[in-house]
Amino acid sequence: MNTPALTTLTAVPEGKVISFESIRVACRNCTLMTLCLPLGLAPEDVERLDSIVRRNRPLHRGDFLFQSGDRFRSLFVVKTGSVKTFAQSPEGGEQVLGFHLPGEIIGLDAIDKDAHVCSAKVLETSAVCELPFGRLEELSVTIPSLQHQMYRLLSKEIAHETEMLLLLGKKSAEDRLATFLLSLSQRFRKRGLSPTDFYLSMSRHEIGNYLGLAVETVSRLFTRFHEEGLLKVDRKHIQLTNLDAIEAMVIRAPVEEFRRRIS
Amino acid sequence: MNTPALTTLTAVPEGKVISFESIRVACRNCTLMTLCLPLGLAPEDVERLDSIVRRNRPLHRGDFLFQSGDRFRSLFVVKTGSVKTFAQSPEGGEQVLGFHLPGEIIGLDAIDKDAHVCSAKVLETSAVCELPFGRLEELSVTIPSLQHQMYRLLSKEIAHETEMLLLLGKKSAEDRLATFLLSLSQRFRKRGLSPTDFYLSMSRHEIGNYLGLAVETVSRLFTRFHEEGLLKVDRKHIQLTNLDAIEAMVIRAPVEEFRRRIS
DNA sequence: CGCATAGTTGAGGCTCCTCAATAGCCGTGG
DNA sequence: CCACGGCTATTGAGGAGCCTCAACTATGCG
Repeated sequence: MNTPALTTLTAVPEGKVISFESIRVACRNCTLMTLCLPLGLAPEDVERLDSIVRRNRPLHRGDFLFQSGDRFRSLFVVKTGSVKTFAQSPEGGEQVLGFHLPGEIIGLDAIDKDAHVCSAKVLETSAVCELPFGRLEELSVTIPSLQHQMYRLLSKEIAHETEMLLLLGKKSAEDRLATFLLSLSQRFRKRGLSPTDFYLSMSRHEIGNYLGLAVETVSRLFTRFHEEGLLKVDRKHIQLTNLDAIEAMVIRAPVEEFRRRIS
Repeated sequence: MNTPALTTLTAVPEGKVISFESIRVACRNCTLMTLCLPLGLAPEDVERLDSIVRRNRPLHRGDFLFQSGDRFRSLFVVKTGSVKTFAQSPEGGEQVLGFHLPGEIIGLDAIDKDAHVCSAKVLETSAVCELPFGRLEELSVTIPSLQHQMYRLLSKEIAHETEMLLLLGKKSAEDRLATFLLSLSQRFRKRGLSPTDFYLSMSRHEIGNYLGLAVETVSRLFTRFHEEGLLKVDRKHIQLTNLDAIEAMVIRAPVEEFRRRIS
């Protein structure tokens, strides 16, 4: 079941000899990074949690983690790369629900019905950990702090969705794209990656779908942001040259909204 | 702490003599209805859960269950009446996050930060149960099935928010109001109330705020739905005279959307 | 009865979508 | 090597939907 942990070693020079122990440690550390940051457990419990994690081999663009309707077995944690989740209609169209970056957990919405209610597709070559949920539940019975962290994790997801709800319900196209870029920036920063210089693994089409905007609108906004000096954009490569201004847009937006809606 | 359970007896004729036992049982049953439906526990565990529930005296329009920033202590379950949750800006404006009907739980988004991230205000005279979360967590350590139900509850909330996300991101004003009305209808039905004949406890302003629409748009839509024979509306009193047509609108909407967004 | 608030209705404008055409990128194959 | 088709992204013109502003009506409360 547990595939050996080569998934974390893409940066290792070819031909270099590596001990089995060093692989195990590297993988452990990677798992620690991605799981324990959100879960915040004590070291000895991390050990026990680690023992139930499955490390699958790397996935490639277009691979599915799961599809809507699949029986729910595991949560997934992105280690490297990115994954999109989406709901799909019988006709083959889709609605993007989220983009998931390293350290983020996928599948929390499937616990209730014991079946996945959306699909998860890999956007670029990615490493993903699998957490069998049954095992996780068993473990959380014996580790109260794990249980507490699970509650927090689920609660955080709810609070996050609430923010998205505000975004889509109230904000202009401009604010939506700014919020999206700022969110990416902050999530990259949290993972030690550059918050101002990154590649978008998703298409303009997917961004528009996610934000409730037409592709053309997204494209025009990128152009306008570029002209206004907020960022440099070359196809999928983004450089945020004026992060403050983008933050200001996002912060300011709700204030204006609220001013109009005084009851 | 535990206020006597007169909250559930509003229908009892004045002057009628009631034994203490009958009050206790009535209240227990009410709690059972509201809590165990979503939680789905075994009877003996329900007993234990019931023992930690606080039954507060009835609340009135404008009362707060909690305000944004308050320390998180308890979840709340609406027994009768209705409650709205909203985020507010320093300027005093607000953004409605949800309307909560009998049987529904409030406060799940506060677990993560151990503080409330939104405020909850009572819309009409309401009875609300309080579940001290610390006690609930302790209990869920000793009752694995309660833990499982808690996970399900939180997961269900995430899935629900996801649906709202689709609603606000993609649907027309017409579809939003139809979805809103259908949601109310289904939730009333689930609680044994009429799914086609009910009073709105919230203002047009609050509905518009919730759905991301201007008050005027909401008003115009009610008029149009009335003209089209979908419903009868007299101020806050709503009668859905063609529930099928409303369902058809909601179902059909995503299909058209998806057709346009084929990748 | 008068004021404040909630709700309705109309006119006009802005934002964003739709449709359509063009330009860039990439793999395939001549 | 370039040609070609397919796909993604960009840009422009026009239009639909919803918001804004404003006036008016209805309701409730002192």
